[in-house]
Amino acid sequence: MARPSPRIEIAHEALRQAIIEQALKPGTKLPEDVIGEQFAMSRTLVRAVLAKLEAEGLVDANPKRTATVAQPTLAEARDVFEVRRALEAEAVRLVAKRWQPAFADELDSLLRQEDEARARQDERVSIHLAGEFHLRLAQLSGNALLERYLRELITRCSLILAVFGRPHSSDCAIEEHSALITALRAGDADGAVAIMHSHLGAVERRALLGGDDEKPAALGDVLSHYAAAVTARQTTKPSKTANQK
Amino acid sequence: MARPSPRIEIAHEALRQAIIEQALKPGTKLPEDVIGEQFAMSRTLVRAVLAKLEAEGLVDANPKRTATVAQPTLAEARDVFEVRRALEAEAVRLVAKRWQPAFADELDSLLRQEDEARARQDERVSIHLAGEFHLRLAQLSGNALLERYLRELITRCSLILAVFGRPHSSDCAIEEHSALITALRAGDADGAVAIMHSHLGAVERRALLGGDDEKPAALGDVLSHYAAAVTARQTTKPSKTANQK
DNA sequence: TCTGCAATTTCTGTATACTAATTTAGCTGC
DNA sequence: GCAGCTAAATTAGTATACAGAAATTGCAGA
Repeated sequence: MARPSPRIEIAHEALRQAIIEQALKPGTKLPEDVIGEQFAMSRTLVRAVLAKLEAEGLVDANPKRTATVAQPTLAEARDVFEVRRALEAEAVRLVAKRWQPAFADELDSLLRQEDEARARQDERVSIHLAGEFHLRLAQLSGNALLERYLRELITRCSLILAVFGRPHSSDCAIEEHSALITALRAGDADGAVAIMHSHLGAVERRALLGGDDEKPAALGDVLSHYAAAVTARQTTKPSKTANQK
Repeated sequence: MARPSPRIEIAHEALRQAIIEQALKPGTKLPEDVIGEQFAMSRTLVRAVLAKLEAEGLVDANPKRTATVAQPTLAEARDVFEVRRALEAEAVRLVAKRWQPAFADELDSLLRQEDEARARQDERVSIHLAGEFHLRLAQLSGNALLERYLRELITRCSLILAVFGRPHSSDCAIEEHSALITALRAGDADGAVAIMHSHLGAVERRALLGGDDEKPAALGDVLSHYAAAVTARQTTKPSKTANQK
């Protein structure tokens, strides 16, 4: 595993959290020196952090311009969900294969927390725990690489939800997680895989709001539409949304 | 996509090639300044290159010690193959779904090249083309993320072969690739997936079977070869081949 | 000859300086 | 007022300097 320097890791984690919690909105500029100032580190280290975030698909970074919080396109979102479905099905398959009763307790515990958070309308915690459930499942697969990939995919899904999802959609239904545990506990591997498949299908549908047809849900597209009515000169780079300076 | 600087990309590609072609053996130390000298760049850039290679699992990098060409453990090798199997099955599924006759020509062409290289004992090209076939398949899936992941996995498999495989075994059997094309052409999606599954099972068995032998190589010599394209454009200064043990 | 410690040489970690490109702000003339 | 140009301010690209940790070497004592 990579542990180049704790400081890099700290900043990386902090920024990742800020992005997936939507404290930093997609499109927000991330100048190196501003970040460096915040975390009391030089641009050299900030650069490493941004490189990691870019590799994870959480920031867009073009050659000579300021990095920004990523704005996934609809096509990218589809790709992410497609790969996630395949890998998470595999994860369930592996978990079923090496199933132990203790696993059920683990997952049940997460489920209960999730339920409570949902009950008290704590959206931030709720969203976080929904991801946590899937991540824990990946860990239980016993395949470290699979876990790494799924962590990345689950994180990106959070970002996708921020761009395409409607404001108050919770991405995971508790009953679906519950059904999965039941199937696993019963030793029904194929059933569990099927449940995960349909569950992720449902998550994707909830997240993307539309079918597989092209849908102009991107913030930039919407804004450019409105901007076009006012001034018909900005055709290429319309997204000039909130950023802090 | 990331294109921070062509120079970084060039060095990255060169090192990756050197590693998967086993010109740099697993465990070989990769000091930043030696590499920087070879590619005529400062350690700052070398660092970025090494970070990328580490993220791909091609080099091991611990906090305060010199990076080395990765030496995958057996457990890691298993994980890589497991994930690769899952993703490559998905890729085949997708390719089958959007199948077009032109795809067959593409793949056939690669297969033919592969066959020729095999016939004339050109091992370097042969190994490269075997990977290329799988990579092309991933591209035809139309899912860019899946392609990225598979590129990484296929590359790592080459490295795994270097560590665990017998010295010069070719990892893919041509007939298996051929059978896959036949199934796809016939529109037999499930059959194609099954073939891919068993094919990768065979690849894994071949890869994880067998012993290893030792062969020393001077880092400077190897790199000067791979960096030739780069240094040619630089000032014609006598590149001193650093002593490596 | 072997072992352990100290001196020394290699390296990496990180900040900073300097350059070049990109964006922004001001102009100027239509 | 608006298009287009130029100057000024931001901001990324890259090299380099320097501090400090690891590896290596050399030497003394057993």
